[in-house]
Amino acid sequence: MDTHKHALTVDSVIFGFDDGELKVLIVKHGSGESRGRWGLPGDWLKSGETLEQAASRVLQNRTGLRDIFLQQLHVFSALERHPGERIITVAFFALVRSDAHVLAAGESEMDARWVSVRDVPQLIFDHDEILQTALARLKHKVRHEPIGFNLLPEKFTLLELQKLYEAVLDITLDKPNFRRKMMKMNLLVSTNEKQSGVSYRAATLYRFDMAVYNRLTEQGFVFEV
Amino acid sequence: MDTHKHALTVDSVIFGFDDGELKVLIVKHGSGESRGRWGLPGDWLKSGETLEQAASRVLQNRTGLRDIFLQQLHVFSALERHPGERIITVAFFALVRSDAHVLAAGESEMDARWVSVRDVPQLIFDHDEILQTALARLKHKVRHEPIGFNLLPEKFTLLELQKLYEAVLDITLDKPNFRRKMMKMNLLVSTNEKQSGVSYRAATLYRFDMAVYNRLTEQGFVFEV
DNA sequence: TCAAAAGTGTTAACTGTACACCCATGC
DNA sequence: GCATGGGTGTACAGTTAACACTTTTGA
Repeated sequence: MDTHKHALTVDSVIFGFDDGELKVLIVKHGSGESRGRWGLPGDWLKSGETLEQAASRVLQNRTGLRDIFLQQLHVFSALERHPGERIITVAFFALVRSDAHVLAAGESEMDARWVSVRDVPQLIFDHDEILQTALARLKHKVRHEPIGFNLLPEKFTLLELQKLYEAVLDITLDKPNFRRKMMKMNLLVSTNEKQSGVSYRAATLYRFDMAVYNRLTEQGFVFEV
Repeated sequence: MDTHKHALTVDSVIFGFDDGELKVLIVKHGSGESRGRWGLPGDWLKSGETLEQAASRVLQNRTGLRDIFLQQLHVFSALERHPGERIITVAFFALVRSDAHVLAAGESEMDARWVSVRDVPQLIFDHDEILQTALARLKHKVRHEPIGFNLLPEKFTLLELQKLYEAVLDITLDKPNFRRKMMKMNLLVSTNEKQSGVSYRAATLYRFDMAVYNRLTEQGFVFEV
């Protein structure tokens, strides 16, 4: 046996935002010692694909989604992290829009489930640790990069954006100050559309302008909460 | 052959700070196609060790240093990143104190060399990309975490600290403002010692207080340049 | 008219930035 | 004295944070 070769998997922490709560996708494992217990979605790395391709494939199989925010998180290589065989896993974290919280065809509530991050059951192996690492990373990144927009639908109101930040960071924010701060960055463009179906004054719908963001960052702009 | 098994290496970007310049350790490869060309220090992952242990082992073999700041950077898994056999590498980045820029016994200038990041020769495989990724990560992290102190000797002057930031971030800073900002954080403690051997007024030597930093961060303190 | 959220205005405290300045030391 | 860096003072501009307030809408 080649001593330089190692069993490699990818596991993804897939975050969503719904009902004002940050959620994560967990799946039920169907084989081996961990049968019937909840864990993060993952699979073996195949020999003809990159890690990013493998994570992307798992994401598409589970949710039907493509072209999603997906980034490496950390590699977990503790010797005893997996019972029996030694397996190293490369963890990813993904952000999906709440209007796309579909599960792939064939997935039932029994197999896969969106759960609030405040209410995650115990997970297999070191998946709890992976989840905590992802949460910490998300909290940190959301303050310095406009990745939060990946959790919202295409068009959103300022309050929805604020609620997202409040849920992710577990804090409360001042509405007037939040909206001024966001507007001053010039990253939100009005769609000239209004909210509908609400029993109060309809808010303006905005969308995030990635092109403006890229232009600004080239000029040295830094995004801060 | 087991299709889930993959050849794995670790490669480290080891930064040092000397002569007011940010430097990186490169080594000459001694075998295979890449013989005689410069690259990042690395090795195979062995079956009985974690990735962190492997990176730490390489670091110790090359520099003789232990207990050094060492962190995962990114996994590089492009199919064609290594000629011939497919090899996946987990890149690390390390920060070492300038007063410890020794090379391990047996290393000569021919085998290993500290070079300014502004003056790095072309490296093998995708090592240029790994270095660029590490530089970007260092620039980002140094603003939000007090990792810069890992590049300085135990005792340092405020100007040395400022020069470090200037070199890493490639900017110039205002001396009075920089010192006030640093002092206000209460992370530096005076050693009651002065610089010696300088032909101008001797500066106070400070050291970074990790215990204070940990206490502050627990209270929600965030380090910003 | 009430509740809910959309939005605007105001102020005081705090921070960042620029730059003028004096101090100590060795040559 | 002069060059070099150590170290302090200050003042304006800009930002943050807290919160009072008016507006719009559907039920």
